[in-house]
Amino acid sequence: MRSELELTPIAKGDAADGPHYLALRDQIALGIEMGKLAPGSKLPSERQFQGDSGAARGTIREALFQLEAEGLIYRRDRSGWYVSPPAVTYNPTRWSGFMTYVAEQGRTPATETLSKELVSAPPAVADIFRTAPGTPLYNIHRRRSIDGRAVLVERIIVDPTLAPGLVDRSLDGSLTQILAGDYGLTVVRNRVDMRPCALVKFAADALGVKPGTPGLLVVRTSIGADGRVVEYDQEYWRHDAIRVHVDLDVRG
Amino acid sequence: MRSELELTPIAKGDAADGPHYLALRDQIALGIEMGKLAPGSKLPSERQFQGDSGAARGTIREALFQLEAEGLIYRRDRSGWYVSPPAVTYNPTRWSGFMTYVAEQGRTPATETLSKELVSAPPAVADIFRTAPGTPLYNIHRRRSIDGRAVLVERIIVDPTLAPGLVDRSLDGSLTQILAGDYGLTVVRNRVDMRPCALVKFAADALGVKPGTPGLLVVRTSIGADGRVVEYDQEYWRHDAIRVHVDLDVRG
DNA sequence: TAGTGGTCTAGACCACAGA
DNA sequence: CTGTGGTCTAGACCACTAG
Repeated sequence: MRSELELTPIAKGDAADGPHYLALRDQIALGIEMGKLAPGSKLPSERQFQGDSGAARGTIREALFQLEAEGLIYRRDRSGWYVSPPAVTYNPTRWSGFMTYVAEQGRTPATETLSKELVSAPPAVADIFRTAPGTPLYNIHRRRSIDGRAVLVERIIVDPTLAPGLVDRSLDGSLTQILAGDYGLTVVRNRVDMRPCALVKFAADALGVKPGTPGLLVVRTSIGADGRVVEYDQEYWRHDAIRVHVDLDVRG
Repeated sequence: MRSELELTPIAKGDAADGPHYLALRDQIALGIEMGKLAPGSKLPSERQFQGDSGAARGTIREALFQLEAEGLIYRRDRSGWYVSPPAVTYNPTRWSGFMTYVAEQGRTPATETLSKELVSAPPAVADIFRTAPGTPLYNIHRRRSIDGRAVLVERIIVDPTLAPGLVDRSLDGSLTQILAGDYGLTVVRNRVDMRPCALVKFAADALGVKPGTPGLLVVRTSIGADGRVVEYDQEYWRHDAIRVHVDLDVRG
């Protein structure tokens, strides 16, 4: 399969351009920006690049890692490198769920429940729910995709006394709507923590990426009118899939 | 210099532990968590690790990159690898500046002005300020540190008609306070955008890191009472230095 | 089964930090 | 100056994907 991407073989004395891997990066990035490579399309193989550029495979990979860190490309394990689709914008100030805001941005969201069970609260979690360690809590694992590409895996914890029988329902849609509509749980306060991270094993496996791939951890704590925690949610995002936007009035 | 970190030489048939570089990662991470390596302290050199573990230098480096991506360690160019200090928490809902919130967290902030000048607004920037391209605007570059370690470089744009003579002052402190105190510019709305990124050349150079090092881009747009943009600020953070916390009342 | 990326080795030379 | 990380080569074998 010939790629439409043209690579200039590496010159000899090219110190002016900086390291080879950055020159390579620039060529590939240019190809993406010029639209020669559409989002979602596959890049030539590493060995293909090797032949075209004359660089060693390690150097090629360094260029690809660079582009991956920038969010321009991603990989599917042992399948190949692909051009990243645009990121979606997540706005924690708006109380609309994933299914809604992804659709609003013209993309197709999907949710898949990986597991749901009743577990005993470990001390750290019990603390968040202001209950005793060992208290039974719902623990839900879900994977969410945009346009068929898995972008996040999440672990949700809900207090069963607030939403009895929750795990007997289908959770492949909007949990927000279920909690609000079926249980009358309205959220008055939303706490969100975000930090760049490396995807830990369980998240990496669920997303089909290499452990250590850069990611973004978003932790949401939703608090109801009575001050109780309605939902505690840890979301591990692919770093190239999300953009966070906060818009707020300044008080004090 | 002997390190206090003990490494187990890599066994032969150790497929059970996964790849060598992850086993190595685990050993080093353990050393950090156990407190054998304090924040800010230097790790053994790559060649030192090589001798201790028996792995090739490339494998060693892979383990180190992994830890870097996780935010546990960072490097100083051609100097060595160091244990990362804890991250500070940034709360965009509170209108307090860097100098304030860093100090509140028991750390020592510092600001350094790299450049300040009057420039012509490029189209994209003019659009944000709702003015014509070519309009003169203040362009300020600053570098900010925590406990002596550079953690972010920022580019701030301010409309000189709102803050005449701004660049004639010392900007090594809180710009927030200057704009509010000396110019009476109060902010009623704050827009914040965040996304993981790779540090581009100018930011990488200013922070003394390799281009492509993972980072977090925070873009803040502060809007005054009259609806005009008071300050437009792009902050490039080291990814291991920041944590974002948003706490808000849900409306609508 | 053929091709892909994932891991690993064992070298080499360079630019730069720091004493 | 010495030691550090930064870059690069030219191989090798493996685990897995996908046709």
